[in-house]
Amino acid sequence: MERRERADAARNRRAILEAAEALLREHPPGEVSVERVAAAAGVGKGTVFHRFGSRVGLMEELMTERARALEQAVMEGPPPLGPGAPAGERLVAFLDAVVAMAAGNVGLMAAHEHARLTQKAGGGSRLANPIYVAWHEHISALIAEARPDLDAELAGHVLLGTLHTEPIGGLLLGGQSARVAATLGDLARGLLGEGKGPLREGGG
Amino acid sequence: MERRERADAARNRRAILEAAEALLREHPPGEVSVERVAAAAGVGKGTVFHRFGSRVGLMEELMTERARALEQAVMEGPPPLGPGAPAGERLVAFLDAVVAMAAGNVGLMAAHEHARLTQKAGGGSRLANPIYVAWHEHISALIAEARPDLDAELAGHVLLGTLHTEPIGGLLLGGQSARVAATLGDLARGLLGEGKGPLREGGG
DNA sequence: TATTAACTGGACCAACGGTTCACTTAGAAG
DNA sequence: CTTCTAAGTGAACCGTTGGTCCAGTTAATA
Repeated sequence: MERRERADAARNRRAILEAAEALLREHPPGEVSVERVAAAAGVGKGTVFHRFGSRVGLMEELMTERARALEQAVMEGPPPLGPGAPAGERLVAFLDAVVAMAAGNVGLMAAHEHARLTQKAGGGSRLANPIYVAWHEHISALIAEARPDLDAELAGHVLLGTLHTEPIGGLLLGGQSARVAATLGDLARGLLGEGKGPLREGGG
Repeated sequence: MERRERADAARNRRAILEAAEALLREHPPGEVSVERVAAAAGVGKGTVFHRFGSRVGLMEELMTERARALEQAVMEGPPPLGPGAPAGERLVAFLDAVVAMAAGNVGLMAAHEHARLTQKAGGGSRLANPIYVAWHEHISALIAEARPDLDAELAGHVLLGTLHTEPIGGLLLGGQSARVAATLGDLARGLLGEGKGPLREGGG
């Protein structure tokens, strides 16, 4: 019989995840150490590392949880986010959605970045984060479909990487996510060469 | 009589700066501790902190040194980088120049980011880095001049912030800086609405 | 109830950024 | 050249961190 996760282990995992989420909502990433998360969850530090491997692993688990809904909507949901709409429209819709998600998880994203940079083994690239890779592939494919002559891979990194950037993160935290989405949309539309270039009045 | 910097202090400062530069060229930022820099420079750790205040201060001094030449060219040099050319052309020229500079200092930029995120006081925003601010103001002003209807401040953050992004940094390290400059140019031209949108064949 | 492997958590470790302070030294003054 | 002193120096030290270890605990099966 295949071994399932033990009940106490599952309970502790949820407690850790929720404690980390709560702490990240109220403190800057640098002040949320693994030990504090463990204490807030009522478990020992060793337990956290046993379940998640490392600080990065913990953050990635948290991000994966959040990302799952969007991924579903993109892959099987209704247009324009899901399949069926023209590539340009899907791209803009996806950027809107991903900005909204990022706005709700600025602290988490910053903490993930923080964790990546402070971990002992220096090999952890962002390209090792499956969520980033999946979303980048999605964006790149849409750009390539709309404009095969462009460097879609690179443009995808620019559009998506922006959200991991600190000045933008600050704006998202400050409730300016509409501005971010609008500008990203302008950039995307301009890149794809739709109409006469991005015009706020015409774009809606 | 005003006290100048003592000769031994000046010598040590140069030694520290050069040691840091050399280490950063050959090791990932996470492996270049202040202590290692001090050892490589042949001084004690305390000296480094005395001269530069913190890890961030050291990195910023290094960046300022590199940035000075470009700043000069932008403010007083010949067009299209310097004053005189249309805003759109100046923007593209500046992006080219800043990509070239970033390509030669990927390690340093990563180290600066690393330092910011790991420092004790959590308040260090990138907006406290005078170089970033100066360049962002330059970019924003050019965008605003060419297209007053756009969110120039935000677009400036997107274009400039991209260079601090890890996937792009990897590309720059791998000698792909021409690709980065080309795509950034496409994005900028598309945003400003020049011609019918970015076309690799037409753009040169 | 007995077995066992997964789970647990606190002591432990090395490394880091940063601070301290007794000592050294450059260099102006006499 | 000697004196004076403030700037400069660096090694020992500190608190905290991410991560490891391992002896003891416990859920789940037979």
